[in-house]
Amino acid sequence: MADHPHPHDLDALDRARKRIPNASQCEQVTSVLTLIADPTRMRLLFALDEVDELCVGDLALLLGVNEDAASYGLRMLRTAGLVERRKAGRMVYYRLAPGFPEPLRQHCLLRLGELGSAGGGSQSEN
Amino acid sequence: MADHPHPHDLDALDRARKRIPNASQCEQVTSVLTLIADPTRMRLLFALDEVDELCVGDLALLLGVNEDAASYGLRMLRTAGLVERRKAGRMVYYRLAPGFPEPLRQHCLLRLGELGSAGGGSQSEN
DNA sequence: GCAACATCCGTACAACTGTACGGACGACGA
DNA sequence: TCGTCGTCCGTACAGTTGTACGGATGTTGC
Repeated sequence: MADHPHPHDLDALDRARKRIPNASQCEQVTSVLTLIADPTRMRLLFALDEVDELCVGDLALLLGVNEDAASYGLRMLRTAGLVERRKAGRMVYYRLAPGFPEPLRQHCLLRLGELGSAGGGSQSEN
Repeated sequence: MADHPHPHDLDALDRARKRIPNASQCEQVTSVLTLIADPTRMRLLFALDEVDELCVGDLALLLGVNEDAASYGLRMLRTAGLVERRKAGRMVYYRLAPGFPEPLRQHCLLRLGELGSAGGGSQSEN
């Protein structure tokens, strides 16, 4: 494949060049999206969005995954600052971090709403 | 690791169980997020958000990637219905699809805005 | 102290994803 | 019609990511 010999629409190119973010800036944004773009982690977040605090074992039971998967998902989310944890004895309770990105939550809820109206699986098959 | 012997907070668990989406529903949402959660594809979308139409070669030049990467990214986005293409002779012009999820766009712009004010790399290093 | 428990961590493995390369197609110009 | 161009596609490879397992930590109750 050739290596872009010369621009075809120099005007548009220059307009875009001044506005688009560079790769490193984008990586900071995509790193958050990557974390949410996983069914297990997304469902963890939805669960914590409904009831504000749950322990790891209960989250695993709720999602139908083993505790390894739940713990791993929560650790990822915690590292990124999307959830917080509170230790109480041998239990660890997780909750959404206060600064959770709202537009992202909006998007997910909206999409799920669209799915509900246009077929695609019942609500209770966990 | 043990296999969640019994729930610890049955109340909270039942409340969440009625609300959280199942895995297949989440996969439909995460499939879109997965696509956007890649620096190249995200920058393609940002570029098309600025100037409403660009060809593959110019997009590659703009992003500083080869045309394979640009073409591959655009194909993924097109398959998911996030961008559209218009063929004009041997050129192919891409643009954002009309139904592009707005909250997602909002989130990305917002995050980049936050980065801009809190250090993290200049705007013009493409 | 000892055993059971809830959670976390390190490592190894399997699955997925992006990239590079070669070749294909249709379009343009000589 | 021939060569070049812009883009697309199939395959193979390398890097990344989630999962499973064993073991570690700290807690509770006997």
